[in-house]
Amino acid sequence: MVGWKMKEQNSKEKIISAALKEFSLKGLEGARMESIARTASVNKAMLFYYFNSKSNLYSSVISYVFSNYFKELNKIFTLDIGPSEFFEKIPKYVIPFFMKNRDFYSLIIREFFFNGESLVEMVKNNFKNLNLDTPKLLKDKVNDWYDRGLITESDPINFFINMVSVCVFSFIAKPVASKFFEIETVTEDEFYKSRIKSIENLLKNGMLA
Amino acid sequence: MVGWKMKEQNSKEKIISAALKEFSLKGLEGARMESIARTASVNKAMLFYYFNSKSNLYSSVISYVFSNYFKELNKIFTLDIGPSEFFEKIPKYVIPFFMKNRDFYSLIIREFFFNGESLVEMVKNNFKNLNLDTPKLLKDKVNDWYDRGLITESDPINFFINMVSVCVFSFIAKPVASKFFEIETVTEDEFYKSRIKSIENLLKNGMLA
Amino acid sequence: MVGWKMKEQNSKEKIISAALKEFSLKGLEGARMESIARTASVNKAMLFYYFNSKSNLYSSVISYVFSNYFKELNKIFTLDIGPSEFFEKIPKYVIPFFMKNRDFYSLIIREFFFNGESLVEMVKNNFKNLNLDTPKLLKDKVNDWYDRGLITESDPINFFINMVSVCVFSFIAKPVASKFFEIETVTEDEFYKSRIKSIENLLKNGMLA
Amino acid sequence: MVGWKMKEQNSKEKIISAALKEFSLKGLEGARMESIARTASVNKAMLFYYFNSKSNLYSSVISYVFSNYFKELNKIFTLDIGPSEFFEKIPKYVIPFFMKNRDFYSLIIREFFFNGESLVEMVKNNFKNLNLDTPKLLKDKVNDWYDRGLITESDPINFFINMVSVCVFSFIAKPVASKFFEIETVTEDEFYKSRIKSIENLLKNGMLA
DNA sequence: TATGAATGAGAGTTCATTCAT
DNA sequence: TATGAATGAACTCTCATTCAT
Repeated sequence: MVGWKMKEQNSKEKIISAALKEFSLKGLEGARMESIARTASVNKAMLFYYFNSKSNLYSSVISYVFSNYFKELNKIFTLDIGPSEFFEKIPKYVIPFFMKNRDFYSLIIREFFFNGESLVEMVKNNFKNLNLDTPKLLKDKVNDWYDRGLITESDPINFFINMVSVCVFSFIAKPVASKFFEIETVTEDEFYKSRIKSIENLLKNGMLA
Repeated sequence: MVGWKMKEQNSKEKIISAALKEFSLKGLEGARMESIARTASVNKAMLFYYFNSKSNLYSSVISYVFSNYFKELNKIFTLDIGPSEFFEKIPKYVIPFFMKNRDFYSLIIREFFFNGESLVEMVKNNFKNLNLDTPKLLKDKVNDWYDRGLITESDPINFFINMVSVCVFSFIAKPVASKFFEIETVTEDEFYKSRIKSIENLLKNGMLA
Repeated sequence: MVGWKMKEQNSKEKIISAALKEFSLKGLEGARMESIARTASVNKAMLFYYFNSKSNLYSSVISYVFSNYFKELNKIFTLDIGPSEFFEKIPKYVIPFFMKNRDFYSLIIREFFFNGESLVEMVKNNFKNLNLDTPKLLKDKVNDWYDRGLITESDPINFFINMVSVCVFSFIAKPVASKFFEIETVTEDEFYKSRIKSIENLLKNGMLA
Repeated sequence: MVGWKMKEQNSKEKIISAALKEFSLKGLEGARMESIARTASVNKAMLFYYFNSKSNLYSSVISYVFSNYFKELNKIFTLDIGPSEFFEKIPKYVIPFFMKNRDFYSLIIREFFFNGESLVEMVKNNFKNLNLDTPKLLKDKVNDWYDRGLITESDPINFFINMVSVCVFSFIAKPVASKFFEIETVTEDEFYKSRIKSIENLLKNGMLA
C-alpha cells in the first residue's frame, strides 16, 4: 500500500520535473506532451490522467514548483535588516539561488514576461496560504527607510524594479554581452561573483542616502 | 509598372507588420500563419511565396524590423558625451522609444531571452553593414571613463548590464509590481516618467565616481 | 492482451495492403495518404503513427511486401536443374505468379524502373538475411552451363536480361499489343498460356546449344 | 516580325524540351510546372498560356516529341526484308536509337507502362495522318513469313512482344543487373554492343525456322 | 494505474492555376 | 507575349486528447 502510494507520487513527480524541464526550454506552446512523457518515462496518457490537459499541467508545474522554491526565496525578504545590509545580501542570495535552479529561473522568467499578472496572483495566494503579507511588509519597509532618511528612493515600485532587474537580468545578459563586446568569457562562477559585487555597489551607492 | 511594384512592397510589408504583431504576442510557436495572413489581408500562400517558411518569416521579421529600428536606437550610443550626461540621456531616450514601439520591444525581448546569441550575431552584422563598430566604441568609452576616474565600474559588461537591465525591465515589471504592491496605478506616462528619474539617479549615484 | 496485439497487427497490415494497392496504381507522388487511410479504414493519423511519413510508408510497403513474396519468387532460381528444364520452368512459374499478384507486380516494376539500384540493394539484403547468395549461384550456373557447352550465351547478364525481359514485359505489352494489332483479345488465361509457350520456345531455341 | 515569330516558337519549344526532361525524370505527378518553367527560363504563366494545363502540356509533350521521333523509328518496320535480316537490323537500329534519345525513351516507357492504351491511340493516329497502316503491314508480314515456313512463331503479338521486350528492357535492366551480379560494368558502349549481338542471336535462333 | 491504439481538429506547406498589368 | 502577384484547394504532417483494455 505504501508502495502504491509512493509509485503514484513518483509518477506525478517524474512528470512534474520532466515538464519543468520541457516548459522552461520550450515554453507552453513549444513544449510537447509526448516529449515530456518520454523524459519522464511514463505513458503519455498518464499526463492526462494526472493533469487533465496541457495547460493544466503547465499551471500545475508553475504552482507546484513555485511553492517549492517559494519559501526559500521568500526568506531573504523577511529578514529584519537595514537597507545597507539588504543591498548586500540580496544579490549574494538571489544570484546563486538562480544559478542553482536554472530550470526554475527560465520557467518563472518566461511566465513573468508573458503572463506576469497571473503569476502575481499565484504569488499572492502563496502568501495568503502562509499567512504572510510580504508585499505590505516590503512596502512598509521601504517607506520606513525613506522616512528615516536611509535611502533616496521614495517609491517602493521603483525601488524594487531597480533591485530585481539588475539581478534577474544578469542571466539573460551574460552570453549576449560577452559576445557583443567580444570579451573572452571568464568562468561562470567568476562572472557571477563580479556581478554580485557590481550590483551591491550599484544599489548601495545608487539608493542609499 | 509603379503600380505593381508598390503592390509587391505593400504585400510584403503588410505581412511583415502583421507577423511582427503576431510573433510579438504569441512567439514563434504560438503564432499562426493563417492569423498573420488574415491580419495582413493576404492569401495565406503569399506568406510562403515571399518567405518560404514560418521560421524564415520569423527571422525575416526580426532582421527587417530590427534593421529599421536599429539606426534610431544606435544614435544614443554614439553621442560624444561624458558619463553623467550619458546616464541622463539613456533612460530619457530608451524608455520612450520602447513605449512607442511595443511590438518591437516584445519581439526583441523574446528573441533576446530565448535566442540571445543569434540576435547578437545579427546586431553585429548590422554594425558591419553600417561600417560602425559600436561595441568597440562603447568598450573604449567605459575603459576611458574609468581610467580618467569618472566612473566606479571598471568592467564594461557589468556597466552595460546594469544600465540596460533597469531600462528594459521596466516594461515587464510595471504591471507585475503594481499588482504585487497593490498600489493604485498611476497613468503609464507618469509611471515611466518616474522610472526615468529613478534610473537616472540610480545610475548617476551608483556608477559615477 | 492478445486482443490489442492483433489489433495492432491488423491496422498496420491493413495500412500496408491499402498502401500497396494505392502506390501500385498511382506511384509515390500520385498516391494520397488520405485515400490509403480510407481504403484501410483507419484514421489518417495512424499512417504517421506507424510509418512517420509518406516516403517511409512507401519504403516500408516495398520492403515488407517484397520480403513476403521474396522467398516464393526465389524458389525457382535455386532449383538444381539443367538449362532446358530451366527455360521450361521459368515462364511457367513466373507468369502465373505475377498474374496472381498484380499489385506486387506493378509496384515492383515501378520501383525497378525508376529506382532500380535501391531495389537491388534491398534484394541483396534479403539474400543476406536468408544466408543465400543467389546472384553468385546464378552466375556460376550460367558460366558452368556455358563451359559445358549446354548454352550459347556466355554472359550471365545478357542471359538474364533476355530471360527476364520476355517474361516481365508480357504484362505491360498485352493490352498495348492487342490494341495495336487490332486482334480481338482472347481471354487473359489463354493469352498468358500462349505467352508461356512462346517464351519457352524462344529461350530454348534461342539460347540452348 | 520574323523575330517575333521565332521568339514564339522558341518559347514553346523551350517549354516542350524542358517539360520532356522533367516529365521523363519525374513522371506526370512528380513533375512541377515551376521547375519546368525555370528550366525553360520562361515565366510560369507561359506554360498555361501555351498549353492550358499540366496534363495538356504532358500530352502535348508526348505527342509533339513522339511525332518527331516517330518517322525515324517507323523506318525500320517498313523495310522490305526477310526475317533473318529483320532480326539483325532491329536491335542494331533500336538500341542505339534509344541510347541517343534517353529522355524520349524514359518518357515513352513510362507512358507505355502506366498508360499504354492511350499511347497506342496516339500512335495509330500518327499512322493515320501519314496514311500508313504499319500495324496491318507488320501483322501481314509475320503471317506471311510463318506461312512460308520462315519463322516458328505464328502469333504476331508474341512475335513482337518477344522482339520488343528484349530491346526495350535492356536500358532498364542494365544498372540493375550489373549491380545484382556484381559484375564490373564495362563501358556503356560495350555493354550495348554485346546486347545487340545477344538479341540478334536470341531472335534468330529463337524464332527463325 | 498503466498501456498502445486511435481520433479529430488544425497546422504548415505545396502547387496548379488565374489575374492584372 | 510576358511578368510577378495572387488564389484556393488539397496535401502531408502534428498534436493534444481520448479510448479500450
